[in-house]
Order: sequence, then C-alpha cells, then structure tokens
Amino acid sequence: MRLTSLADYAVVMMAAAARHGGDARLSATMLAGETGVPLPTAQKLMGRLAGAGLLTSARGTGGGFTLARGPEGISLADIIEAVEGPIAMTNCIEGAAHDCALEGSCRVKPHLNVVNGAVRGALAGVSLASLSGVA
Amino acid sequence: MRLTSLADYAVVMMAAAARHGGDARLSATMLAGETGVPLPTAQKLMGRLAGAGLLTSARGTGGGFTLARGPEGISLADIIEAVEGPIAMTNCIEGAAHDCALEGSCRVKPHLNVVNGAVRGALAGVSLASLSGVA
DNA sequence: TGCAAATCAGATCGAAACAGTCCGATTGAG
DNA sequence: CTCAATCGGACTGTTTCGATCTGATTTGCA
Repeated sequence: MRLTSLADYAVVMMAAAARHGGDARLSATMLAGETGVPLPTAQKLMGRLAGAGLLTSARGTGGGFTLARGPEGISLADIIEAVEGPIAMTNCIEGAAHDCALEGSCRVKPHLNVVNGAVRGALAGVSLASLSGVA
Repeated sequence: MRLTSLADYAVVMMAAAARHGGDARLSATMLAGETGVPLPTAQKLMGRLAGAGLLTSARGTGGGFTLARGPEGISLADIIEAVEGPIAMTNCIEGAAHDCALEGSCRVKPHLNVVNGAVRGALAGVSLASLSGVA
C-alpha cells in the first residue's frame, strides 16, 4: 500500500517540469540537478515516462523532453501507472491473471473491485497542475 | 500501488473468520483449509494479526483465535496496516523518516498528504462486515 | 564535409524486501 | 504424568526494486 521510490521521484520530477512551462526544453541532467534525484535514475525515469506517452523525447545535442499534454491533462494515476504498471490492488483484478486459489467462490473480490475503483479515482482526480501550483 | 499477497490473503482470511461468527474458535489450520492459503503462511498471518490486536490468541490444545472486535469495528485499513505496516504512500509522510533530498523546498509534499488521506479514508470506510456479507 | 559534444535508450549488476518453510515453546486433554 | 495440538519466532530462497554503466543517435561547429 505504498508507491515505490521510482514513482515518488517521477511525481516530483514531473511537477518540476510543469513549473518550467509547458513547452520548455527539459534535459534529464537539468531536472536531476533540480530535484536531487540521482542522474542515472532520472534518465531511466524520463525514458519510461516518454515511453508511456506522458513526455515527448528529442535526441541529439539540443534534444530533451517536453510535456506531451498540458499539466491539467496529466493525473497522478497517469504518472504512477507509467512507472509502476497498472493500478490494481490485487492480482485478481487486472485482466487475465487468475491464479487465486478461490477463483469463483471468493466473496471478497467484488467488494475489492469497488475499493480499487475508489482508490484509483482519488489518484486520477489530482492533476499535475494542482500538484505544481501552475494554473 | 498494490498491496502485497500477504495482505490479500489476510483480507480473505479475516472475511472467512467473520462468516464463522464473532465468538467461534478459529484455528489457523481450519482457516487455511477454507481459504486455500498455505498453512505455514496462514500461521504467520494469524500471528501478525493477533499481534496487531485484531485477533485474540489462545495457546494449547483447545486454543485458537477469535475476533477481538466485532466485524463492524474492523476496517480494511486495519488489516492492511497490521500486515504491511502503516499506510503511507511516500516515506516523507510517516513520522520521523526524513531522507528526502528536497526536504523543505518540496512543493509536492503537502498535496501528497491530502492524497494519502483520501486513499486511507477509502480503505478505512470499508468494514469487515460489509466484506463478508455478515450484518 | 568530418568531428565532437550532448543527449536518449537499452542492458547489466547489486541489494533489499517479500513469500514461504521449518522448528521450538506453551497449553490443555487423557 | 505423558501426549497431542496449537501458537510463536527464526531461517532461507526468490523475486522485484533501485542504481549504475555502456552503447546508439542526433545536432552543432570547425
């Protein structure tokens, strides 16, 4: 019931990126220096966020990253899912994986689906704009 | 953003225990057989739940476990905290641990406190009674 | 046109926590 | 008094996480 350090770092870095304005050039080196995240880890995170479609990447000397959408269109759930994978409290929720020993007589599962939706809603309701203080 | 298998098992076992009535004798062996959780793991879980005060334990031949409170007074948050430790999304929330590199200029932290409260509230609002179907 | 600096991207390695198992301590029954 | 049944804590293997290092790609400049 705790998000990993990687996801934590990602949230902080995305908030820092949002404070730089929507169309600024953002290198992993710069953001690492601002946030205190170790540079190699920051590189790995930026790459994963770009792969998830939250950032657009440009290679080369003048390259860097840019926010793919506006800060209002990126939620906490988006960032967490990009780094940690889909938000599912139990492994009997996310699609096909059904290795639970109960698997049908489980009377708890339907209730957990409701709880999972509530948690995910709480995370999806927080936008990057509100986190960074940028309108 | 996912609870561990141990916590998942604990929820299922507690729900099964609630269905047996509030004052029934519950051995780890019996609950393991009902829920499909491996017996040694079930023993470990029951011990941890008892240590957290959710169950009262009795040793010896006729011993076993009993729900410490009524099923209405036990929430999902209680069970998860008993197994996984305190519910805190980031390590900068739970009390004394302050090893974040930002530590003061972090503009994200206050917002995360709000989010953390929302998630915890969603979990604390679900009682064991509603999970097990027992009124 | 060729070189070089800067940047992203993938692969690799070590460490911590998790999940599971086993054995000892304690209690009640026969 | 002996034995069986149960809880309690300690141990080990495995998986995932976290961090680091090296290679591929692009632009700017001489």
